Order: sequence, then C-alpha cells, then structure tokens
Amino acid sequence: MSVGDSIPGFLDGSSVDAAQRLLGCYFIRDLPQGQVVVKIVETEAYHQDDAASHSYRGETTRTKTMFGPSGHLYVYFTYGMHYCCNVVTSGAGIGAGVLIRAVEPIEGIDILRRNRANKPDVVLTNGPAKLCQAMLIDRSMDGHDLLAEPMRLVAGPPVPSGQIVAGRRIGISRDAHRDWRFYIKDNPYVSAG
DNA sequence: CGGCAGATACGCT
DNA sequence: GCGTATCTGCCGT
Repeated sequence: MSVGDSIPGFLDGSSVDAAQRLLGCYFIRDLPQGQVVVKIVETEAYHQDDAASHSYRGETTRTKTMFGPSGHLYVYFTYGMHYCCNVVTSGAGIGAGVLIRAVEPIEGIDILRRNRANKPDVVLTNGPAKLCQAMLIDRSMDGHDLLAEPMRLVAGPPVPSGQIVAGRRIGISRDAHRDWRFYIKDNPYVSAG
C-alpha cells in the first residue's frame, strides 16, 4: 500500500477540526514482532474549555503531554486497567487532543490478533482501550513524537465529508451533549459505543 | 443480542 | 472516599 510520509499539517487548529481530518489517516507501529499499519476510523475531540477533558482543570503531571506540542501521543490510564491514546492538537500551551476510539487493521493483523488473545478480527481494535492493547501502547509511550519511530502518524486520503458521521461522545457525563465524536460511515471497525 | 455487574488503580475532592 | 474518555463475561430474552 502507499501512504503519505509526512505528519498531517492540520493538527495545530481546533481539536474538533483535527478529529474529523484524522479520520482516514494511518498509524505505522513498529513492534518486535513486525510492523503494524492501521487506519483511523473513529475519533473524539477534547479541548481546554471542555468539562469532559482531562485538560479542563489545567496542567498536571498526568496531563502534561496534552499541553505540549501537536502531533505527540497522550496516553492515559483509566478504570484501573486500561490505556487510551490521543493525538495532541492545537499547539503548545493549549490542552487539547483527539481520542482515537477505533482503527481498522491494514497490515500486521496477525500481530494484533496475538496481542488480543486471538479474538475475532472485528473486535481487535474497535475501542480506545482495545486498540492500545492490540498495538502495545501504554504510559511508556506518553509524550512520544508521532514523527518518529516506533510509531508514526501519516496522512491518508481525505475522507469525504459525506462519509463522516458526528454524534455524542461516549462514556462521559459533563458536556455530554456536544457532537464531538466522529466516525467513518458504515466502517465495520467503529466501536459499538 | 441487550443489559448489567465486576474488575482494579489512580487522580482529585 | 469517589468517579473514571472501558472491557469482559454472564445472564435473560
């Protein structure tokens, strides 16, 4: 397959814009077992003036990465056992990012299967904690620059706006009415939600 | 297949 | 203490 080789240039704008434009982009993850390529199919936007965002109450040790430069990975730990990852947006000094909720396996699906106890393909990466488990993303990856190995973000062909569905974000209680969740219409790897 | 409880640890009140 | 940007297994329809 052929993908672009530069990080998407729209990350410095609002996370709501970035969340839509990240759909169709790729993560290329190098693991000891080999290379994994996935396509982003579901996202959610979070920003500083957003009561649902980890950055809402200001910078802390945990959320420091969200206030750093765009294009880095913010990884958090939640529910006592799960990791989830965001692409940092909106530039240094602003606490914003895009939660990656689901991805579609493109290459290295056998590696993803192994990391997910050989579960059926459709549930390998259709959730924010599932995809982190499948791609071996944990707190040690927090702050990682997505221009660099072992995990890069590259632009994909833009998803037509008619193919993007917006809806409420999942699993939050504050500012829940905002339609800041985006996914590719009819894609089988979108989370059940 | 939909609903629900349990797991489990960390950050914030 | 309490709530959490979740997932899984187990139950009943």
